[in-house]
Amino acid sequence: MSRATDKAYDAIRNAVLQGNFGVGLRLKENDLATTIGVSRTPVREALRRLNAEGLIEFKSNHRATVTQWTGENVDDLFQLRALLEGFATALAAERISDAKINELSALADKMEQTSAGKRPVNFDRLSQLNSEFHRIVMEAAGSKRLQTLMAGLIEMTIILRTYHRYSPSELARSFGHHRELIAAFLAHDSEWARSVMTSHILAARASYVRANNNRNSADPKPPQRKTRTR
Amino acid sequence: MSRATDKAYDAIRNAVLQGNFGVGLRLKENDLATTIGVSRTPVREALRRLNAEGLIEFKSNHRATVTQWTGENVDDLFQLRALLEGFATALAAERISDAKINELSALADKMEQTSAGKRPVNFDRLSQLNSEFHRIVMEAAGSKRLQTLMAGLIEMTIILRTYHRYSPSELARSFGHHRELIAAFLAHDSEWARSVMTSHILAARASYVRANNNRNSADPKPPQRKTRTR
DNA sequence: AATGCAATTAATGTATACAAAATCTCCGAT
DNA sequence: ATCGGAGATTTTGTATACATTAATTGCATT
Repeated sequence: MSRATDKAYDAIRNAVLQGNFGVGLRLKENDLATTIGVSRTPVREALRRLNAEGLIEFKSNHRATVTQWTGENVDDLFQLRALLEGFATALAAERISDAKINELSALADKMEQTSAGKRPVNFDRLSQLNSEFHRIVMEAAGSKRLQTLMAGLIEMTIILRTYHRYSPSELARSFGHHRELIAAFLAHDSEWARSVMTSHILAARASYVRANNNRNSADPKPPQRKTRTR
Repeated sequence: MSRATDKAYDAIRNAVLQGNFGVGLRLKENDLATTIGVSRTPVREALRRLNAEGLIEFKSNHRATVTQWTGENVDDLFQLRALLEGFATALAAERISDAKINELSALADKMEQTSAGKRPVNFDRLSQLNSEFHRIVMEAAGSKRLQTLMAGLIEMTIILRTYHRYSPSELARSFGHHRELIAAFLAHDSEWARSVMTSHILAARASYVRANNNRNSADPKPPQRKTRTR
């Protein structure tokens, strides 16, 4: 796409993913424009794009804010991601090339090396490599539409920093999933691949719930799966 | 949202859904702007929004065109829709209110009355009622994110005019699905509901495939209208 | 002090002017 | 006649000015 719009998009997106804006904080077009060094027009386009991806929301007063991931929504969204990414992975298993499988394998190597015996573990790097892993899988599915649908859902887990909360055993399990997925790809077994990916995401969801409960242990609010009363 | 942008969005979206632009045709911002009666700015925003929903695509040369639904893609997308809408329907079964179930029931009545013994069947009206039915179900799922993800996929089937190709027996089956879905909602049985919805979409896919094969064998070129908005 | 309301300020929405890029045209070389 | 390419033209990208709407301030009233 165009230069200024991309610049604005990248800048805002990175800032959001790194948590540089407090949730609920108002993102003013003028401030963003001057900070990034472009005019308001490309900033506006970038905000709309990010809104479409779900990273940014517009309140009724037309103000843009970083999306707030509330407990109940997060649960729905993890399920949704498991479903969609499972489907995409099944497609990928049929279509992926050997070269791409090798790339995945190399990424799995790097991730294991990154965490092997290191203390503290470099979670930022791990999270980055993990994103790359998932990106390649999505790409292999060969559906542009599916990719755009997934984009926002994957980014959600980055914002929530789920990877940063993995215990050593959870990390090991995650690495195991990567290896098993590569095996399923090598066999071009779509149901196997789908199943592994679904496990991978649902395990991440469980980790998120656990880590979140611990953090909120002082808070008397239990995780609720609620139905609505309207 | 804002007045001019909404006006542009509605105008372009309706024109696309009614097939007033030939597929692959270039949508020029200036023409659209003068036709609709606003400036280019809101037209641009509308185009980006429609692009995010999948109705419009930008080619590498930055030109906007109506999305072309090619055979293989359509197949993926029907599967995707079956998956997503099935999931949404399962959520809806847990959360839907009695009032909404009554609305669905009323819609099912209207659809059956619309087609009962009439010749020719008013497919436009049917398709519209059917869209409303699905919209209510999606709303009942209570996930705004899920709704926006689905929007484009549902609109795809409108563009493809799948409903217009239903045979009498296929129509009857479709009505049966609606009734069964309402029963599943009354029982708040999410798996039943999901299953019915999945059947409903996959049946639509099969109809599309069948109708498409027939059409291609008889008439190699689909009828294309070229009109303009307003 | 708290409240309501008008005036002010600030933010977003829209139009328009200009810049950059893509497309088209037309002419000359082969 | 075909091809290539230098301008001309059209179209999109960006900046900016102006319009509209939301938020804030500060004063008057109670």
